[in-house]
Amino acid sequence: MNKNIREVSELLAFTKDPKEIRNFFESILTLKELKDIGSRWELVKRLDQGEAQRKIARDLHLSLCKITRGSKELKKKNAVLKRFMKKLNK
Amino acid sequence: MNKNIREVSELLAFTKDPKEIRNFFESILTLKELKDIGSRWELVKRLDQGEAQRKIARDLHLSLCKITRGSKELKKKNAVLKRFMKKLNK
DNA sequence: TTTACTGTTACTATTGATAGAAACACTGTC
DNA sequence: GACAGTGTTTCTATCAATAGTAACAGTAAA
Repeated sequence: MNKNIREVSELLAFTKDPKEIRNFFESILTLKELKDIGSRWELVKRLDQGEAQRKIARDLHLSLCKITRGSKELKKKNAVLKRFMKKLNK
Repeated sequence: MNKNIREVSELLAFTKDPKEIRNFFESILTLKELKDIGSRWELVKRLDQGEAQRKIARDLHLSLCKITRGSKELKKKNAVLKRFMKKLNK
């Protein structure tokens, strides 16, 4: 249900404490999801820095198919991921 | 990597626009994950309202094993999920 | 006690996700 | 041309997640 994702997004937008958000993720996500999402975030950061896909694959134990997905997201103009990484570097 | 989840949590804590957060989720999560997380959120809400597990299972097409997981999370004292649902009802 | 609801746990067959490899196209360098 | 490095796509065997079912324990009411 898309409505639920919207609801969660709103709740998170109201939450200013990072720890509270992390706790929420650890409650609502499975261990595998936490791991997957973590490595996917690492993936887009490395792609953004221009690291070679095959090196990333080795480092993060990801297959190339997965990596292509991340690189496609990054190529979209005004992608929210780029904005987030910009925030990160400040 | 746990560091990445912390990083994402911090970025989300700085983000006040719910739409921006939803866009982020739709970029970083797979369709399956979006669906799963949505129905899991729906699950904990229904559990919190005292709905019978078997009814939820039928409605959301979840197996009972999954539901027990959600109910365990809810039983934890000071669970962040309860706080989030409290926010929701305001 | 019997019946009919609960929640929880365990089992299994099946489905879906994915790593790893291979192949292809492209680019630049020697 | 030959070679070495890119990214991308496809295929398949393997592994993990899960629905569905059944079984068990507890509770409450008839």
